[in-house]
Amino acid sequence: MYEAINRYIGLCANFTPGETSYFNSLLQFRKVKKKTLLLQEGEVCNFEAFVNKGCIRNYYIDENGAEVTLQFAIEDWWVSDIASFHDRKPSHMFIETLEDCEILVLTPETKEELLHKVPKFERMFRLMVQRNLSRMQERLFQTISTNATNKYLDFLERYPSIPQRVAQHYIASYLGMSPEFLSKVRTRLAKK
Amino acid sequence: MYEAINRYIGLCANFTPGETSYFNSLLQFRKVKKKTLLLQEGEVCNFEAFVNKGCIRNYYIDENGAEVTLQFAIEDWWVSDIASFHDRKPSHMFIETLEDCEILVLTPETKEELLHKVPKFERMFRLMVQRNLSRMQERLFQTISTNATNKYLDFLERYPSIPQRVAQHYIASYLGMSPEFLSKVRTRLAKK
DNA sequence: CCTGGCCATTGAACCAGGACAAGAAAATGA
DNA sequence: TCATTTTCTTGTCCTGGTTCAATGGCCAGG
Repeated sequence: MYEAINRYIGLCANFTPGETSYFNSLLQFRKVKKKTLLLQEGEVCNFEAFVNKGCIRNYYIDENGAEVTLQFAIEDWWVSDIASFHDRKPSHMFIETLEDCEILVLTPETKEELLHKVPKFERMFRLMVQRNLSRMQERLFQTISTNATNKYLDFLERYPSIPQRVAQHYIASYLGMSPEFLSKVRTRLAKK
Repeated sequence: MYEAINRYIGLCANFTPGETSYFNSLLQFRKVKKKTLLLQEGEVCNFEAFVNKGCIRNYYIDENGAEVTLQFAIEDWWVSDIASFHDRKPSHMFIETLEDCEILVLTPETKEELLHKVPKFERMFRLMVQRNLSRMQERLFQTISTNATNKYLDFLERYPSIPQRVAQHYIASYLGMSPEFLSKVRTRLAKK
């Protein structure tokens, strides 16, 4: 149950067995069915979840009702709305399971306790957020500078397992194009 | 020289006067002239800079030579390529002063020393990166979901001082549109 | 006080991708 | 199993934004 997450934290810093098992003791294990909303716009996000199994996405909905997917979180990813989680303020995001999932959850309280007792975890979370940020920077750059076909090709390369797991229109909403157009891109690519 | 940055760190955590002045002693003060490249693609970023005075931008250049501005850093902002800085790997970014600047600089060594001696700073850097990340998430959402006019209006609201300080085509490259089109957007808005 | 080099503006032609609609295919579930 | 819903495809038309080119304003440096 904790192998994956312990492997993950091991890559960020060296923790003693005691620290690791203390960390594990703070995590809540949850099974969640497909198509469950873990967070809705307006709610305060009260979790940071590590995905043990399954696939989760977070997305925004714009004023026309169109969804923009921010992230697909699969095995070994964290998912949360950190801004809402950290500042205890209402979120603008939705977080939804796309498959039956198993997750390990920290709450604001358990995270605070963890950081207080084992400050070394500050570093882990900093590294985690840093990686996220620089990924986000690349993504913004790509969103602005690249056309639909290349965005899709790049997505395939970067996340080869996702297209087999999630519906195509979610990918379109991640790439910032209409589902119809993604379909056209795909047929064009297939013809070559 | 240190008022601004000490105010900044004070908002993140409580530091003793000793910790604060130790922190200050690690910072390098630098004056940099307008239009200086602090970082070029291919170089390893060896600084995290706090802007005491002036305006700095970081940007990417895409395969067609078009610039995409990621951020304008003015007073009280940090600027760096964290991915390159942290992993000591070549950057894809450019960082350039747009005005004569005064900055306070941490190097990988001084930052490491700081974190080692005063681990409380881990938290400060985590919060800094977190804020950056959630800002980036909003921005990606807006980039995908909003039209040019609203992007510009939103920019004016969020960064009212920037348009008076930097050339318009930099703003266009931040907003992900051509300078010509930003100009057209502006005249349209002015007519109302 | 010129002058050369940005910079912003404007217009015309063009195009990548969106919106809409209608079917086909696939997944879901009773 | 069949029926219903969801997803994907395909075609047509449309538009927001790009590209290219020309013009004029504005400094900054000699």
